[in-house]
Amino acid sequence: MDSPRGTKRSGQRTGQSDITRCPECGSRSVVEDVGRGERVCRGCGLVLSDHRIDMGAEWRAFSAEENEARSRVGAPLRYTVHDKGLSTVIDWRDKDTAGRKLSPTRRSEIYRLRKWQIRSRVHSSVDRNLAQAMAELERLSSQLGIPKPIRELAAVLYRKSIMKKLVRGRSIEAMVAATLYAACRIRQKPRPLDEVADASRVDRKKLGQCYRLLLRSLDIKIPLSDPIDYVSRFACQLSLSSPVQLRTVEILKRSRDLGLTIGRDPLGLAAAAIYVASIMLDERRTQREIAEVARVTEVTVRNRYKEIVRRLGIDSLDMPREVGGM
DNA sequence: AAGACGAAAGTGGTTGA
DNA sequence: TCAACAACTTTCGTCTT
Repeated sequence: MDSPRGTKRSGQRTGQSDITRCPECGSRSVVEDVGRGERVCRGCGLVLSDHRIDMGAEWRAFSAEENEARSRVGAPLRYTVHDKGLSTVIDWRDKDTAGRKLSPTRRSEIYRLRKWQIRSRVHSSVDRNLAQAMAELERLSSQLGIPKPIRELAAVLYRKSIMKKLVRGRSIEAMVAATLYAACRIRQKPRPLDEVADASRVDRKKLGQCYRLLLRSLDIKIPLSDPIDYVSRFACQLSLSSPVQLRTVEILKRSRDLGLTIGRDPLGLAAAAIYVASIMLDERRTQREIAEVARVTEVTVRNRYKEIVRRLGIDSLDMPREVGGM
């Protein structure tokens, strides 16, 4: 406060740190004086701000290893670990940090501590639930090949639903599957409900119920699932080339513009569009094959693709004849 | 024989009274 | 809670390649 430096200190102790031009003399020579914790204009000597906090470490390191060794922080917070990876663990060895044996009194003390620590950590009902749920989440998402960020999101959702007491009376597995399904949809990487249901030991119906509950109670806004989001996965499973994918997306966009997509199962739409594109680009797959990966029936593929062909006016080439009637 | 087609009946979910 | 409804599924016989 009583600092003598920067005689021209004036009212502008601006909080914004992104000023590079000096408001006094207009020169661009504002510099950061880390040693003093000040920002000073080299041109006129005005102190723009002082008593700045140095956010860096207080130690110095001269090599990468040293940097590693001195760092006191660990891995980032992980929501998929039930205690976020933060809880302290009391070692099971009866030695102190120097490796000496503990005195008998100390030993029994540690024993007691350990016991209570374990009880409080894993055995409170919420934590026990979480521990189990996170294990299930890990199992399920690795089986489905769900990437980390989405798992973390699912874990966050699960925590929220525990807070809201949604899990009570429902199976942990069902709730976990529902959060995972929701997380995938939020991140625009939807998986078919059936696929998630198959991978977990929850039937489709239960899963759907939990999912809807989740939406209502946590009031999450989930973008309507877009058939386009499925295209790359399906195309990949059918080993179709990228031109086919592009054409499929194009078809879906045009269908959407024509209002063909409202109220229709996105899976069926994606399947039908892929079918059409695969024929157009001469990489034909059977309705059966496509229906299988999209988890709809051939009939649905057929109905959708008929509509698409009719409405988009794709009656060209080797498309089977189509009748004008309705 | 496999794939495509379409009719008819059945199913699960949504909506509105 | 129930009926009506739209979309989808199942099933099956026929046609096409």
